[in-house]
Amino acid sequence: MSTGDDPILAPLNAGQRAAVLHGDGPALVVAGAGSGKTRVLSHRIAYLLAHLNISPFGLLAITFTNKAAGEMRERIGSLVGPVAQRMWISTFHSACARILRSHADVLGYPATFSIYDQADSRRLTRYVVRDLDLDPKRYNERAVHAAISTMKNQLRTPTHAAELADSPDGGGPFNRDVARVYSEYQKRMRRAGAMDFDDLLMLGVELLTTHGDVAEHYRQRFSHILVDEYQDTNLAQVRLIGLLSGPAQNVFVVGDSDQSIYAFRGADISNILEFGATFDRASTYVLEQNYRSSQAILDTANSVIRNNLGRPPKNLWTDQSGGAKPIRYRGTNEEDEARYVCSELRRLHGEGRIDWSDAAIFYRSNAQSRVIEEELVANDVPYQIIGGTRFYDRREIKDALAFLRAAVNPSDEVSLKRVVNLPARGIGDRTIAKLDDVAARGDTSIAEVIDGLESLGVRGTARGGLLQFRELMGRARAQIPNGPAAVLEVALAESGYVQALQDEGTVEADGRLEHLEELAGAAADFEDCDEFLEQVSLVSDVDAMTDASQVSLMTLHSAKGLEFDIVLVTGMEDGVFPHHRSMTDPIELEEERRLAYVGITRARKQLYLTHAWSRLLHGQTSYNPPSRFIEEIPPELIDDRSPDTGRYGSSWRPATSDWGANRGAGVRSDSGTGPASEYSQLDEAELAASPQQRADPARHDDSTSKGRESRREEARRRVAARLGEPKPAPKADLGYGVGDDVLHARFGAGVVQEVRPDGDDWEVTVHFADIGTKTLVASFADLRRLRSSGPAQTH
DNA sequence: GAGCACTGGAGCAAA
DNA sequence: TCCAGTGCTC
Repeated sequence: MSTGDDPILAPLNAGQRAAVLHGDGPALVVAGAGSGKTRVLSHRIAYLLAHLNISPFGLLAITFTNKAAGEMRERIGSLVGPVAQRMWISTFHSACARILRSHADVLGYPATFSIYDQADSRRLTRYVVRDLDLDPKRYNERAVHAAISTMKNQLRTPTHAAELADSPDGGGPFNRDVARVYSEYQKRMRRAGAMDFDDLLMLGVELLTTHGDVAEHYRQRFSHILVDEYQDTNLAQVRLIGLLSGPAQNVFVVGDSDQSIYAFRGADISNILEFGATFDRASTYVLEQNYRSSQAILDTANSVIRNNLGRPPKNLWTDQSGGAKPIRYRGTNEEDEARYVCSELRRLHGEGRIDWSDAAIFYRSNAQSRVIEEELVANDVPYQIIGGTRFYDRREIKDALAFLRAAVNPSDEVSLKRVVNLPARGIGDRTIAKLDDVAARGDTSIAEVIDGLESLGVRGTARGGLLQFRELMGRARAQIPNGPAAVLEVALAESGYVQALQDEGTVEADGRLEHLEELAGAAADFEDCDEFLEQVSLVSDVDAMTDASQVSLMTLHSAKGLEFDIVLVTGMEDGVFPHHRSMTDPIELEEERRLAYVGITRARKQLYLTHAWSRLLHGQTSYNPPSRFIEEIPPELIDDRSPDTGRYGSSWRPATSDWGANRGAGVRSDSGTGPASEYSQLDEAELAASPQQRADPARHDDSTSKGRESRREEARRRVAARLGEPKPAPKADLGYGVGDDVLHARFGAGVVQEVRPDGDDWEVTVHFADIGTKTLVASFADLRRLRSSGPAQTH
């Protein structure tokens, strides 16, 4: 076939083209990071439409986020024109929601079923635990709901779960109780006409398994199924693909086992590794040329990921040789790290080398974003946060949506309970409990109990409140034909919710009112309430991302599938990343490593890996060694810009090699701290300073001007005001305290973790670079303080 | 009995 | 930070 000027085939390399031209039957495209897998997917679709004349209605394309779906639709549109608008391109969850809306009745759900997010699901879990008289401490909703979620992802029904829990090796009473909660939870979900995220998949499978006619309908319809990010599918999703694909098995999947990072929500990496076993006669195409990153970045990525065992060999290469080495920086603490990140961004921007939108800052968990945010605010760097507390997680937004859901689906227990006393109208816990009780006995919903209120022994304020609420919801419901904006308007205005916020008159309340207006604006774009609710329930974090000129902040998980010129991965410390909960399990640790690989491979031109000597997280200061993932990168691949490089190594080990060789002698003179022998000298001036001053990291920075200094100080102050001033480390009478670097004659350098009084003496716990943590008696140990935690002093 | 203010505990990633 | 639980007041 001549491909010379075909816009669909011409831009592809040989490997990509082979995949796009794949014939019938299942195909797996193993696509390394940056190898153009989205391109293959969209060109494959364009090829099916334009060259093979497949109907756009015959295609089902699954992407990982709605944003990715929109982008793919656009790309296909540019290749084949407006037919792209009519294709099913969506996430698994959206596709299932759509199918289930049409057939919910056969499963005993209303077509207007509510979709519960995690918070709603946990709330219901809590109700169930309480109602089953289980100890809410032992059976905390978080853990119990996570267990239920896992079972659902493995397509385990409540009956199945109960049988398993009863079997001899079923895990004892705890699992039996969890199985009970699961069963009751599922009953309540059905009674509430609600599905959680896992239900969308599990009930989708159930629908297609138990109703052959429905399955046949979709099999007839979809001649081709295409799936992106296949390495992150779970059992339910693979089953869905199997059920939706007819005997032809035209299943075309794309993925990279090295980027599988969602095991915690049921994703199973073996789905991609054993694709051939699930779908016979599968063809495999391998894409190894990376078009995104420089050689320096790829080398870094490869040096990390090769530490994972049992991965299929892969040889990612690029013809963009060279490139800037990844930069490593170790901050004094998390604020110093944030300052560095911010100052680098300002420098690059100031030199005209980047637009703000070219850069992204990644972190392992959302809690890490705040410090960085403060610093960006203080320095007028525009940014957007992806994820974290999403717009739709805000209280007032959840309240408003609960009003809407309760109007659309009166059975919805969680939503109704949320708004029944909003704003306060005298309906307290006792009244709710009474309604609950009546509902449970009659196996009906609370809404129906309220409908029959007159026959109940509820009187006084509660009775009045319930009558008022019933009337309110009646009026709201009457607006459903007029669309979600109308329902929200009536519910929020006539309930007095808006009035209550206005009366409050605080800045915070004003903010909430603004959010509600924003929500009303979004709702006005929809005519159908269900459609609107589904939309807002299934938006992903990255869906909200804009391409405005802003630096993007997000978790490493959210970063999957994105790319930036400049990527800064922060918090590269053992215990933070890899997360401490993952460090003891080799399987989980490998997943963390894949997450590191994902982060690194997002960068096109310049990668930064930063970490901090000490970190205040969750109200606790910890001293984490540099991430093992950093240590896995050969030193010669990295440009270490840590202020005290060469002191005793990049980590807690004494420097054994001249790994700063690429920067030559500049390493030391840059830091401006003099030769190594001085490091062990006690700094009298510093000892004399107050703990407060000593704890002040701003002083440690030796490269800043006065102006920036004061801005930093300002930012630091505000952070401190919000967190409560960090407690200065107790100095005992030892000349060193928690957080200080100390030297032991035999054990070498270490960091003091804890100091406890021990009679007349002190017991000191020290983490040593070479031998790990030891607890010593101070008078025998003869520890000598090296310096305070942090780079050298400037005065 | 309902509603408020305060305290204490826990905290990973997300459709 | 957020959340739930608790004690106090009306």
